[in-house]
Amino acid sequence: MMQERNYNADDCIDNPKSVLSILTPKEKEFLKQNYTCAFYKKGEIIFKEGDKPLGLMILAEGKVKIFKEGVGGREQIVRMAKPVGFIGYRALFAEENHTATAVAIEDCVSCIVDKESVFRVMRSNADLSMSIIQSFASELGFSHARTVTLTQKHIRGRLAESLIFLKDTYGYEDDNKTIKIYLSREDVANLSNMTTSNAIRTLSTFAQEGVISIDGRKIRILDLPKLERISDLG
Amino acid sequence: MMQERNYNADDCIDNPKSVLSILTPKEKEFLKQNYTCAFYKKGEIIFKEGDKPLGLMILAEGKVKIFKEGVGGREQIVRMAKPVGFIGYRALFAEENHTATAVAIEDCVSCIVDKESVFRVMRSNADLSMSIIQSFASELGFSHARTVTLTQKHIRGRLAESLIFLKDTYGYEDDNKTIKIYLSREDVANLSNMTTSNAIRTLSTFAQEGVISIDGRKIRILDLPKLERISDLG
DNA sequence: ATCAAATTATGCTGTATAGCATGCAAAATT
DNA sequence: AATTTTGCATGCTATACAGCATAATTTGAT
Repeated sequence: MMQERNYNADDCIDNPKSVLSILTPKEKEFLKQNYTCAFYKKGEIIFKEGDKPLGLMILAEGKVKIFKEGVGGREQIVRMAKPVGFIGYRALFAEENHTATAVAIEDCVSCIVDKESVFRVMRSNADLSMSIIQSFASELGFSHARTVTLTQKHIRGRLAESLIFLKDTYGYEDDNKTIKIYLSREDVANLSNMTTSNAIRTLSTFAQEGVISIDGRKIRILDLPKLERISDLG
Repeated sequence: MMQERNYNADDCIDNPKSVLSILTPKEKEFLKQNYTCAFYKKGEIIFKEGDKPLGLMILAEGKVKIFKEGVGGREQIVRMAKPVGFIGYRALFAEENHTATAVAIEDCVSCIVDKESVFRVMRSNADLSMSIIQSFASELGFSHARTVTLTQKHIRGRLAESLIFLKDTYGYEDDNKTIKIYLSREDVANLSNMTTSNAIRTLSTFAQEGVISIDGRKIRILDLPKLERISDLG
């Protein structure tokens, strides 16, 4: 566990970007009485395949990858979380143990609201349930789309799509070009269903073609339309 | 549209297997006042990618495949529906147009409850919302698992898994061996992320090995443990 | 009953990509 | 500062699978 870094934990409930922002002040107050905070260093495991979900985790700070282990321990990243989003909620609401593992990509702060409190507020506020249903429905659509592209697109298309996905999820740095997340080549590969070698190779090719530029883990998108064309082409 | 075949449409709301069975008699009555029925012949399109969802469709009779079109029009089946289950509900609850196409595998009966009525009952009955959330959460877990196996397993493993999936979804005929759904080799291929040729070839191999027997579209599982081993092996 | 179209079956060829090996650079640990 | 570890880069080889062609069989339409 890392040191507290002046994080105001109540923010993850009040934050207007959160699904919880639709709650009444009273309901928010109730949740604030029933959460704890946890800190995770870069690389730390937040939860593991097989673990029992303890409550609703809200990622307050940092970035998290959620992946499944496949054939021969090969990782497939199924989701990338950002603040202020839920993590581990799928297993919680399915009343299952976790079927994926969450690892901090950066130092993270996470708030955990215990299960009973969440369920109580959901029963009192239909809007929250409706929002959660909508989130799940969108996420499921995304997952279906991902299944198709990961199975059908060629390496270039898959990588291009992943880069666009990362850009859409985390946005750009101030230069409006650098994707605001720094992944190892291995993680890029595990996101895109390819070997690390091929991720490295294909990133280099993209750089040679002037579509992106690479500086270590810093990836800058130089020609987004072309990247989109590569993704669409498949 | 096909002829009515003496189907008692109210059954799809009263059916104890349905998520709707948890509703109060009053709520059920309300839904029964607000649905219409539709009949589809084998091969007919129920809804198409891009269509706007009109309401909550309950598949009352028949079997339905839901698929997405990928690179070069190649189909990927993302779901197989059976009675009494919802169809097209993902798009409805995501407030999106359909992102997949549904086609009747057999002659089908479907009840459509209009959107407003569904949403009203959901707001009045938190248990229904909770059930729907749980369904979505399970389905999302299934989709993630599927993504991994479709990308990572080899052809034999993917086909074995698909056959087990079909058996788990539709069950056996009275002989306790024949999978209770009759798909074309093309559909089997589109479910398992492979070409039709390879589906045919691999089914033949399984038959030669005595794991299954094939008689046209009738597939009988002769050695389930072995089939599971092939699936787990990858 | 006849013909056309779709489905099933099988074989051959090409290629995308995995899998490995090797070298180098950067970072972390001592 | 020295050494170990980790990550990046690139080339070579093997192979799983797609893609196509052809033929046989079944299904559906007229």
